[in-house]
Amino acid sequence: MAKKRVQGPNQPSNIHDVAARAGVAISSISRVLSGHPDVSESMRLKVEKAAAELGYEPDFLAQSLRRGATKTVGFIIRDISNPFFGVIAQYCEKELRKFGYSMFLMISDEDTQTEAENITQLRRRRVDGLIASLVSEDAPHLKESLEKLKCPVVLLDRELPGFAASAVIGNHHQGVQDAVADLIKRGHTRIAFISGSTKVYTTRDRLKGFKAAFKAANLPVPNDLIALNKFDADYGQWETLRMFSLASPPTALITGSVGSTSGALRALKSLKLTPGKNIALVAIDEWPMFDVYGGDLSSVYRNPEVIGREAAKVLLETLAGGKARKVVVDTKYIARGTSSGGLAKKRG
Amino acid sequence: MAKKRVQGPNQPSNIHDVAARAGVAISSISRVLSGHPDVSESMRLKVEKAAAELGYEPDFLAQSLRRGATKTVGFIIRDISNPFFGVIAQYCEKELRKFGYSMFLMISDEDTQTEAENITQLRRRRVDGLIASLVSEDAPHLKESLEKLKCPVVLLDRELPGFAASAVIGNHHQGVQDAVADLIKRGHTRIAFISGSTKVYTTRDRLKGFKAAFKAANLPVPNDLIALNKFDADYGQWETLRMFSLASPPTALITGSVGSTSGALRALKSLKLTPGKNIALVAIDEWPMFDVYGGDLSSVYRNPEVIGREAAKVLLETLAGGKARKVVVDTKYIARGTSSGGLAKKRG
DNA sequence: CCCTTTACTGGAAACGTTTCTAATTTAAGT
DNA sequence: ACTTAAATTAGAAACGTTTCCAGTAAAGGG
Repeated sequence: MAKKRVQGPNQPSNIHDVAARAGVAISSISRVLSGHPDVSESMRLKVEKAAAELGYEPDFLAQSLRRGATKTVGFIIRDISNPFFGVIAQYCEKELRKFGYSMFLMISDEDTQTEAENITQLRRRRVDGLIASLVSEDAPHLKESLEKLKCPVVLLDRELPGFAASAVIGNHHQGVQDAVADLIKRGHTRIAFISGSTKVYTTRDRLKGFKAAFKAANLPVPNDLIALNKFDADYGQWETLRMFSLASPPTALITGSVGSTSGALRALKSLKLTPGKNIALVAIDEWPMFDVYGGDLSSVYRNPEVIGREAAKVLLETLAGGKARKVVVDTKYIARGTSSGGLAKKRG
Repeated sequence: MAKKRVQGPNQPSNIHDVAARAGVAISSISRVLSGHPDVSESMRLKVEKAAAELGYEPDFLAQSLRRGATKTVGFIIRDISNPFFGVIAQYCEKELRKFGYSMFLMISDEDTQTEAENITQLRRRRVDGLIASLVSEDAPHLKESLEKLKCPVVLLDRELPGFAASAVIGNHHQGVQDAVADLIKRGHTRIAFISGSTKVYTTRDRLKGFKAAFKAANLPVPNDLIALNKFDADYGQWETLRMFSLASPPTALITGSVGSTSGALRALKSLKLTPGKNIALVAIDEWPMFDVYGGDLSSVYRNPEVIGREAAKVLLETLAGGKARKVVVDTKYIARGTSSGGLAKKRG
C-alpha cells in the first residue's frame, strides 16, 4: 500500500497538492507557473486559483536540482569589515536582486586556504556564477579550481592569464601617477608607497603609475620606500614606522587601501606627525563619510558602487549567454589638504 | 531503450558512477560517505577508493532536497557598508563555518519591504536557521512570516513578544546610563540623544538608561532633545543641525549608531563646533580603527566579534535540538576627550 | 546440523520539481 | 463527414541523493 503524503494543517503544500486541488496533472501546474506558452486560458485560471488558495510556493531546491540552475551567485570577498568592500557587495547584491538572483557571500579573510574552501563550497552548492576578489593571483591550484566551477566568473581587479574570466578592473595607474606627479611638482622626491602584494593586479598597476611619474619627471624611483606586501593596517603601520627610522625618511606617503591608510595614520599619530603639515599623505580608496573621517585627506578615488554594479552586470550578461569581457573603472586623484606638508622648508 | 548518462571527459561524476566503479549499490556509497555505522571495512575501502579516483563530490542540492536540511543559515543584515555590522557578520560566519554551515547573507537596506522579500527568499531556499537584525519590530506581518519559516531564529537586539526566538541583545541601558550620568556630573543638563526608532529594542533600552540617569540626578529629562527615528547619517546630521538652531541648544550629544555619529560629526563640523571643546559627544558603538578615526571620541562600547560569535553559537545550539534562549552582551561607557567641552564656562 | 540472531548489502521508494513524449482534444480544410 | 494539423494536456522519466525494507551471508547456540 502506497504511503500517501498527508497534507498537515499548515504544512507547506507541494505541486501534487495543487494538481489534486485543480484536478489537473502536475506537469500542467509547472507549465502555468513557469510561464510556458502552451497553456490554455482556462487551465491558467484553474491552476492559479488552486495555487493561490493553497499558498503554494515552488521548492527552490527541487527546481534548482531539476533545472540545473540555482539562481545564485557566489561572491567571495576578502574582508567584509572593510566598508569599501561592503559597499561593493551591497551594490552588487542590489543589482543581482533585480534580476532574480541571490548572492551567496563568502569571506576569505585574506587567506588563500579559506579562499580555496570557499570556492569548493560554492561549486558544491552549484552557484550559477561567481564574483570574486581574490587574495592572490598565484594561490595554489587557483586556476584549476575556478575552471572546475564551470560557470562564469568575474574577477575584481585580478588577472589570471589563460583563464577566460570577465573582470572589473580599476585604472589604478592613472590615479596614482597623477598623485605622484602632483607630489613631485610640489617638490617631493622621497615618496613612499605602501600597499599589498604585487601578486595582485591592483598593486602592479599602481606601481606602474608610481614609476611612470618618476620617470616623467626624470627622477630616480625611491625603491627603498616601496613596501608591497599586505593590504592590512598592521602592515601599513609597521612599514610607516620603519620608513621613518631610515636615515632619509619619506616626505610624502601613498597608502594603497583603507587598511594601509589606517595603519599609516596610526603610525603617524604615534610619531607626532600631522598629515598636511609635516608629512604629505595620499590615500588610495575612500570610504563612507570620508569627508568626516578622512580629515582633509587627498585620495585616489574609485567608486565602489560602480564596481559592485558593473560586476553584477557583466556576470548577468555572461549568464545570459554573452561573452566574457573586461570593464575598466577609472580612478581619480583628488588633491586635498594632505597633499601639502612634509617638505624641508616647512619643517620644524 | 534507456538513455544512459554518458560520463563525459571531465564531467563531474555522480553517485552512480562511483557505484559502478566500485561494483556495489548506490546505497552503499551513500552509507560509506555519510558515515553510517553499518558498513564493513572492505566496503569502506572499495568505496573510498572509487570515490577518490573519480574525484566524486556529492551534490549539495540533491542532498539537501532529500535530507530536508541545507546546512545553510540565513543572515539578514540592515546595512553591510557599516563596518560594525560587517564585523558581526564576519565573526558569525567564521563560527558557523567551523560547524559546516554556510551563511546566506541578505541585505535589507533599512527597508521593511526588502526585509520581507529577504525572509521569503530564505524560506524558499530552505535555510536551516536565521539570524537577523530587523529593521523594525512592527513591520507588517513580520511575526507571521518568521513563523512560516519554521526554523530556529536568532534576533539581534530585537524582541518580538509571543514569538519564540533566541536573541542576542545588548545591555544598552547600562552604557548609556553611565555615559549620561558622567555628563551630568560634569555639569551638563542639555544633553541630546539622537538614535533610531523606538520600534526597535535597542533604542527603547537606551532611552531607559538615558532617562534613568536624569532621574537619578533628580533632573528633568530634556524631551526636546530626544530625536529617535532613524539610524542613518542623514538623520543624525539633520537633527543635530535642528537642535543647534533651538533657543536653548544642547551642550552634549549622544549618538546611537555609527551612522548617527557620522551625521552628527558632519553637522558639528559645518557648525564649526569641535567635540571635546565647545560640545561634548559620546558615540554609541565603535568601529574598526576607532582610535584613528574616532579622534578622541568617548563611546558606549559593545564588542561586535562577541555579538557575531554568540549569535552563531546560540543558533547552532538550537539546531542541535536545544531550546531558544537569550544572550545578553554588555555595553561599556568609555570616557575619552570628547566627554569634556560644551559647557558655558568654557564657551567662546 | 538446524535455527536464530547479527551484520551487512542491494533494490526501490522517496524528496519536489521540470521536461520529454505521447495522447487527446479542438480547429481547419476539403 | 473525414482527414490533417495545431493546440493542449497527461504521464512518466529524469535530476542526484538518502533511507526504508527486505534479503543474503555469516556467526552463534543448542
